[in-house]
Amino acid sequence: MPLRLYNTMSSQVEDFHPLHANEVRMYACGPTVYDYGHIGNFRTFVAVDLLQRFLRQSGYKVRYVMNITDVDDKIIRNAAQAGVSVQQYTAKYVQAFLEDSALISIEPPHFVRATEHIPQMADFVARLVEKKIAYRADDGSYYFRISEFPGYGKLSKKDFSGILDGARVDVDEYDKDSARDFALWKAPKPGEASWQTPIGSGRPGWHLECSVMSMEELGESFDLHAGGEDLIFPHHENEIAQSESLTGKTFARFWFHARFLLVEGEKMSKSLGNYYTLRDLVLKGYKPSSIRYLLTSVPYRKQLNFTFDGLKQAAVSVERLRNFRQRLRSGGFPGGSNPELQALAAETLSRMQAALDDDLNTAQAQAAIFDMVRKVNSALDAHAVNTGDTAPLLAALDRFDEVFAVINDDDSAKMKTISQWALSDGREKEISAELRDQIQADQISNAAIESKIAEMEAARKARNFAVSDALRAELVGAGVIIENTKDGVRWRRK
RNA sequence: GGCGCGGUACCCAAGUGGUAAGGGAGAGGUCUGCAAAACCUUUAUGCGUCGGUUCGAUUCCGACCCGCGCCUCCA
Repeated sequence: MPLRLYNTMSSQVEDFHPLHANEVRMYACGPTVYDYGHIGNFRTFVAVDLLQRFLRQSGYKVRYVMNITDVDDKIIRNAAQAGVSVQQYTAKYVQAFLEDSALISIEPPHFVRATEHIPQMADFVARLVEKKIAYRADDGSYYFRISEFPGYGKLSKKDFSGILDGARVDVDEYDKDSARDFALWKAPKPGEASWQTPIGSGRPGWHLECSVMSMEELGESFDLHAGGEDLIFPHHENEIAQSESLTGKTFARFWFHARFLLVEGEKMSKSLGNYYTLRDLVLKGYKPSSIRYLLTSVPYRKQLNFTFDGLKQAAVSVERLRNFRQRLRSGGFPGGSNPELQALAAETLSRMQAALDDDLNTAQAQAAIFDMVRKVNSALDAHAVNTGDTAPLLAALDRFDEVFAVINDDDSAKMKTISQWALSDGREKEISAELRDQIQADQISNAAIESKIAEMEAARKARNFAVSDALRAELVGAGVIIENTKDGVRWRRK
């Protein structure tokens, strides 16, 4: 079964085959760097990351490009207000975006920046003008004449035929031939940042950036273009119009859009007070792995209701997977192998693959791994697991984590980084007790833990439970979780 | 108004024309000195409402109710 993906262009789930045999070329619209990214932004970026990981797991080489929009109206305005250059203003947020992406285990795509492709953008406009598809307005701005692109509206399923015929409202105000024509290039207003180019001075329009950079990196036709659902119109519609009217070729073959999330049942907005950045959540003490798990647990085309309760549930689910892996790794199993478990591992792999092949049904992939976890835990309790079984079972777990990326525990190190950032950024008041508690587990060394446990075990052997309980309480207080099993003590950091 | 998505147990959520995955939470139990972890049992005669098609619908069709998204700020 090949991968099947929903394509916004056809409004259908289609078989996905890349243009080039084993290579997928994909592009995602990245952040506009004027602020810290919020969890809604990251739902989209995590969804695309998951797609990219699954494509690679399926054997494709992936060329994944993401733009960083480091010039736009808001950036220019904010930079001017702050009295710094556009570059100075955006540097902080570019860095924050890279850190946040790493925080939530997004594998870095190849990043391209708008401000590093200005000459190519000007050239793109010049070629559109040559073809009479774009025109220069009196103020030096350039617009795209949508009446020149018959397919306009094909992605967003909008019909512009009525509007194109003589609807000239607002034309004077915008200096455009038609109200629907969109800006390719904006002439500078006094005091605004601008670039000198052969088509005049000014700055690129947002839509232009993505067309130019994606085609430069991936070719005139490439496999997949991704973004949040809000970008369907006008952003992606305009990209298609510009690109296809210039090249005469299909721009992107698949259009992948992630649905918006809700926060506590409502649209996230600053005015509702339910607007959260990744850093806000970590400061409250939530683990990055919990956030990633929650974001991936609902398939990308469904509305996801992001709640604190859900975040807590996600943390428990991740913990269960981590405990399971530790249990399998702890060894001490009898030789040989159990055919049922061998079959279970194989079945789990194929169930996960089938689920993700089906338009990235992450919920079903998770169900498959949890079925395996429960059955194997049962077998472990019954001493029915043999040495030869652990490798295939652990391989299935690894396969899951190649895509979901939540089992490997680097939470406390990441949380420590956020806590240090808060200190250096004057936000130490926002560091919650929960966060302090979480990062405390990193304070004590492995050797110290092992020695305490040895003491504890000696006391337990002597049936001196008062002493052993006190030692355990001490370790728990230091953020170390202790489990006494028949086969000895297992421990891990909180 | 135009276009589109969704309403499944206490919470999150998958799914199918033939009788409801998975996770969390709750209850009971097993194991254990205790705790933790793990396992077992249990929690929707019912999948927004009302009709229709069908031997049979949560799944198809229609109407209605509710929630949400886009319609040039927005992931």
